[in-house]
Amino acid sequence: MAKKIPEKVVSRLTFYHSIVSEFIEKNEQNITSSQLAHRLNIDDSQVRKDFNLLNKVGRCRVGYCPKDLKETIENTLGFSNKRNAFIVGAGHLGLALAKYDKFDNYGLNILALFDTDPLKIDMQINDKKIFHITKLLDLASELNVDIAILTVPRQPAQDVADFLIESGIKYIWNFTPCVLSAPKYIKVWNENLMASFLQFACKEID
Amino acid sequence: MAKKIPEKVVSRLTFYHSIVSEFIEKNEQNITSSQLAHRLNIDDSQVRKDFNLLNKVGRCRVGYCPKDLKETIENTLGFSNKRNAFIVGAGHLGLALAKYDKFDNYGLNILALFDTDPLKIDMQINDKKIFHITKLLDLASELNVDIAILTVPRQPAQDVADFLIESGIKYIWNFTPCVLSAPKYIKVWNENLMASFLQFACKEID
DNA sequence: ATTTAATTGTGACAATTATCACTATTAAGC
DNA sequence: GCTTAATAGTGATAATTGTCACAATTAAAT
Repeated sequence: MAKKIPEKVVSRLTFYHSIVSEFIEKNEQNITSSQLAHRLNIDDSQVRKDFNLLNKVGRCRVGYCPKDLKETIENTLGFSNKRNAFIVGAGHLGLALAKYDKFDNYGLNILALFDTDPLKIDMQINDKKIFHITKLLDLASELNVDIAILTVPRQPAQDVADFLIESGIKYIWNFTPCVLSAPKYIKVWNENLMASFLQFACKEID
Repeated sequence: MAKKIPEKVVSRLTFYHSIVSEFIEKNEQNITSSQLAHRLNIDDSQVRKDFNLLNKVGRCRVGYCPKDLKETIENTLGFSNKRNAFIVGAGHLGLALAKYDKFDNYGLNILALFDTDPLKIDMQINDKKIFHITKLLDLASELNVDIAILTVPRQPAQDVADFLIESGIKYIWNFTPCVLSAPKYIKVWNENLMASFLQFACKEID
């Protein structure tokens, strides 16, 4: 990637992407920084600064070209770098994520799910099969997968994580409410719904 | 709240809370800033700065008292300010969130779920009943609920959001992949899984 | 053609957040 | 008791992020 895109900008880019896609569907020819800013409740100059980072130029009194913007955002965020991943834990959350169509669009390819519940094994979700977790090691090396999305319950979380690491998984996107212990060379990303809510609550709810 | 806690600190506090709870379960009498820092892959001085914000003092060569810390974090994050909420959309994601036990602990009380699918109506999830969405308006005013967790599919998302707003909902925690349009006085919090992943991907995955 | 008003682009600044380096404290070992 | 080493506390500084104000541009109106 040419320029490093700051974390917050990455987050906003995905929002811009959604909104811009809407505009394209509605066949709009232009979109202005203040339209975007208004939808996201942010400052319009920030939108323009963000686009500057992408070397996008708009036209005064007109705005930006949605198609062009969309493409640039996709390239910047690397939607084209396909990455393969497994979902580990086929409970409601795992299934929800397996059905989440945005992952594909954004370059994250869910290849299969894993669970231990015999009733779930061999089920299909969105063309993705659920395997018994004992199959994970072989499939990971066969399919060259090193990203796991961990959606098991709290209790087995650490044990399953340890197993994933033994199986060659290098990146864990952790949806469990545990802070996993892992060696330094394993990258863990904690999805933290409570933190997210509390930030919302602190900021907005009196 | 006495002092304003910065957003990032709120996020870390929830992680500290998890880890500290573990320590308490293991009956540890002390926890050091570097133990916490190590688990979260951050700088230990940051942990200490965070605790300073809470007016917590540790003991040199010993660390902090887990029980004391836990209590302080809970008070700071306002776990005791109970807030009532509805989940709107009883798909996998809605059900996953309904079962997510941490919400209760952190002061977010899910009172009921809503859907339109006749097969789901009247089912119970974790003592929470699923109602037809037409019941929402009455129940919201009856139970004094103004927070909705929106977990419907992409397509109906905006329409459902409009309906929620008409029904008196003031805060929407939006799990759909849409950027909702809403009047300024409605607070929308977009949960953005893709942004979260992309931040992870940009930072950690080469 | 001229004027007007909307919009971008951007420098200056402000606020927030993280890191570093160092001091002070004190439990533990001798 | 004295020394050592681990740990907290903290000021200085750096990096990141957001806001504001305003000049430059230009489409649209006249």
